[in-house]
Amino acid sequence: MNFKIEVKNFSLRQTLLSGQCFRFYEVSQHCFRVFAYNNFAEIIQEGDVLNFTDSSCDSSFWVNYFDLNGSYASYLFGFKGDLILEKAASFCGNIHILNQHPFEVLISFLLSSNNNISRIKKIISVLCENFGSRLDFGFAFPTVEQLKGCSLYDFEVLRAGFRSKYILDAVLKVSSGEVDLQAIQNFSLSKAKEELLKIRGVGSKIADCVLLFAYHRFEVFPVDVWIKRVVEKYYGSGLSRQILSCPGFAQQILYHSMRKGLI
DNA sequence: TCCCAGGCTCTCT
DNA sequence: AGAGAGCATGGG
Repeated sequence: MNFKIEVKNFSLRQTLLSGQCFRFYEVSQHCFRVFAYNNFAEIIQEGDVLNFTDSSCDSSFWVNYFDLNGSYASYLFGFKGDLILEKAASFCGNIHILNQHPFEVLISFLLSSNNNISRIKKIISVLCENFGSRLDFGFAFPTVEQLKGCSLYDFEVLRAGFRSKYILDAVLKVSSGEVDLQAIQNFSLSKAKEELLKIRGVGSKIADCVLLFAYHRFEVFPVDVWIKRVVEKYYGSGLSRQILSCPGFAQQILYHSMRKGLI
């Protein structure tokens, strides 16, 4: 399926490279092959137009996935007055917060623990190739049913180290219903976080990432080593009111800017 | 080679 | 409750 979508305040490149998703391949500066759970598309951004080719689904999926109807202009407006945030926004303010599948985000960020992004991507691609369904242009992210019944031995192919046992526990608790990923959608923030923390290997930071990148909870502010550096360097006396106006989005542009050495 | 990575769990105060 | 070691593995 081929189609175009008009966008504003959106950069495909910055969004994909900002560390919230791991299953994309850079064909060129403005062309990416993107997998999102069980969907695929090759996407080229030309100015304010996204050109989709070979999409496995219609445009509404991608409008939601890339949050193309989000209120990013107003989020950015709320950042005015915080010079660090303004600098980050001038560099990568066209990042959007994705709406990813909760199970994919949960497993992906379990694998992110004390790990680097290129290696996270590698492990996830092996996970999909070994346990996911074959698609026309690659592999889907494995469903919880497809991973149910796997043993630690089965996961050795991932080379995920100590994280394999966390994946196993997540699969067990999600498949049994002990952790209800569907229900979390309607939970209060604290209850949702409490639910995710039931899984071994999920701490405060990973729970926040799942809440932000799968459930669109912009109130959370995931703190990893990079954000820790940002806070130590610029916000020792506390987060600014501008950050607190939209913590999740602020965190993402601060994270990306810090990693790129721009702030 | 050596340090580090989108952290967390466990243990010891 | 707060600090610190240990964790599997490989990227740079």
